[in-house]
Amino acid sequence: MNFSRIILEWYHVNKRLLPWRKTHDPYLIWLSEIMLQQTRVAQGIPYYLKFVEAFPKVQDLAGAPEEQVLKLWQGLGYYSRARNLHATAKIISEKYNGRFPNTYKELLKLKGIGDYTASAIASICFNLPEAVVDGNVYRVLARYYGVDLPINSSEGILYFKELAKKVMDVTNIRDYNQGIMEFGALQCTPKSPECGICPLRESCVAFATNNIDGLPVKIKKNKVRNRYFNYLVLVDENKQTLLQQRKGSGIWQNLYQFPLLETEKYIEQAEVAQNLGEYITLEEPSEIYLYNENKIVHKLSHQHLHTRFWIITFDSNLENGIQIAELHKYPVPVLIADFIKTFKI
DNA sequence: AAGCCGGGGGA
DNA sequence: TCCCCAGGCTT
Repeated sequence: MNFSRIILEWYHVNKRLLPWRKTHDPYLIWLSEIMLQQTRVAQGIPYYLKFVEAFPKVQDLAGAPEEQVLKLWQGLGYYSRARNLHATAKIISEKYNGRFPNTYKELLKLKGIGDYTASAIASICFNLPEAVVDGNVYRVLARYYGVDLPINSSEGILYFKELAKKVMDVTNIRDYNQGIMEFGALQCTPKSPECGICPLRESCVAFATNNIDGLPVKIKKNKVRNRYFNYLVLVDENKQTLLQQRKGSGIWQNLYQFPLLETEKYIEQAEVAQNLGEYITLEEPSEIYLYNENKIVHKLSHQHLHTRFWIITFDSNLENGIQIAELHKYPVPVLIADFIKTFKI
């Protein structure tokens, strides 16, 4: 039996019953695929269920304010996915009459849909012979065929896409594509794959050459940048505070946070007091103190955020303030959400 | 071609 | 700790 046939048979026995596997509706498949980009299935499931409930149809998503979409997305990361999701929902709703395009080429034009997602929607929803190449597929193909080209090099990306096309089974492309990914997720895992019970073991190059741990090859870079965040948590006499929306480029676009004083290194209370003028035109605060005794280092994949929350109280009324009790309604990064959870005046 | 963009979980 | 996750966009 050849590679793709074995994948298909394995899938029919081992497939998980996931919420998006009950349908071929392009809207629901698209929603799940965007959420699962660089995200584990287990992490995505509750978000998928929340979105389907809040937005049963693409028009519901299109009609929602971005702030609601970001709030529901809160905690899932890579927030450009949520912004692009919303933008694409509007395009589908307004320019495509609520229907998703049914070709790889047309799908690829939509915001947030790249090669993988266009192939996934085309194959799963429309049964088109398009090969998906995600992290699982890279791993399975690299091991089984003994390919040592770096999966994140230009040459490697092209090579694996061609290989994936060559070996795919077009007689049942939607199951084959999901099958090879499921196989990578459950059987041919990054660490300690279950080669002992693997149906592909006999002809797997990596297994034969004892190179399971050496494949796939990946060029690593990932330099971490250290940043120092001082959040100014203003508190007025009416239990109001100030939030600002992050604009421009960089992390957490369009999410909310407290007024931020970013510095080159840790600063102390005196320096916080000096810089308050940029944020407040009121009189002197009555009190400034560091809220978190323990160090908070919020770790993103590419940045370490050394964070201090400074509580700054006033005996007056803040203009444009919001009730501290209402903070939970705004879309915020996990770093801010964790603070809000513990914050009691 | 390389860098940027989150957060969480497994070993 | 390090690595990876149903990747895509920007420069």
